[in-house]
Amino acid sequence: MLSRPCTYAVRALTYLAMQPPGKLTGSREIADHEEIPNSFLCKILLELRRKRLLRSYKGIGGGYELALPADKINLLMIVQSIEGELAFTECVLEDHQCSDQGPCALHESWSELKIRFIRFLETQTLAGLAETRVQRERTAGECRQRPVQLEDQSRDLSAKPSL
Amino acid sequence: MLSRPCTYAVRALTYLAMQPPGKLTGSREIADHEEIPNSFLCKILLELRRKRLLRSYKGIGGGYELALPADKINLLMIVQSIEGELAFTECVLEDHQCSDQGPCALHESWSELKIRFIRFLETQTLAGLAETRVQRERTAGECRQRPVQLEDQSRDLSAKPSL
DNA sequence: TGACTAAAGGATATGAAAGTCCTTTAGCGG
DNA sequence: CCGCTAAAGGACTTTCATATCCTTTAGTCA
Repeated sequence: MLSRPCTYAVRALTYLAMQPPGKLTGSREIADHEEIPNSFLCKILLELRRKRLLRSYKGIGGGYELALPADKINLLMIVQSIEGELAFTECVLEDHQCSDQGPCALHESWSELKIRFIRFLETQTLAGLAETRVQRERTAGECRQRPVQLEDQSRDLSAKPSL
Repeated sequence: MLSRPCTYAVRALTYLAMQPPGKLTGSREIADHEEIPNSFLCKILLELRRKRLLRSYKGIGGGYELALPADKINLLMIVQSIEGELAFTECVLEDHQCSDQGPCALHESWSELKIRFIRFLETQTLAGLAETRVQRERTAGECRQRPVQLEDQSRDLSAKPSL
């Protein structure tokens, strides 16, 4: 449905949205928790930074943080950051002649569905995703060993560098 | 949205649905009209035959024909013939833990959208697609040179082999 | 300043999807 | 039976998304 880099981006940003405000998080930590290859993740984070969804900081205590409040970032923004603005422009049948003027046989009904999908992506914010995940992991923690993030969160909590 | 083989399958079957009933059409003719690499198309047609959407005939005058009436074949059948029955099972975020029991953060809202998409594919039949295309090409033909298919259709019309 | 850390960036490798090529099989017609 | 045709099938190549590796850049801290 979404490309691999896209889902990585969503997962990474959701993880960032779950961190305490002001905290910086390194790519390594994100990669470990979200099970994303780190070097690949770096390129995705770089792209998200270029699209102004992230800020990054080099050096000791450096890392990434959201450039906007989590409730101001929705999935459509993320997808378009990664896939480009032209995402969702092609039609189902990839008909080369397909446009709103000379559409393929599925054009109208497909367009309606496509718009629904875009609306769906727009309504899903990082804040919402993070909230859902925090709840899920809390209830999961009750019957499992114990959540893993707590350790890492507390370890890095002191690292709060300047801009 | 759909994989390349899938869109080729839909286009090829739609082309077959536009042919006069009982006529056999060779892969070459389909490939030329739909601008699909012929040897690649052959593999797709073979797969569609195995899934009983097509019948094929070898030798002179041979070719392919729909195994069912065009209004009995919908897009979902075609997609699942090519992609397998497991199509549309993964969730948006490809979360490995994602299931109806321990779902990812998007699971519910996504499921609803996915069902809509499947319904959409179910409602679109080859008969409908063919009808739309015939109409489109008729109106397009009025202001262009002339439709190309007529030649090839009349040429092969005599070839009506046995089962 | 020097040692260390983490992001940035380029160059390269891998694997799956897409596409090509060539041979085999089956059916038709003379 | 022979030659033609068209589908079936296997092996191979190409292309692209994904992933890895390694070097460079920029920052912190002592």
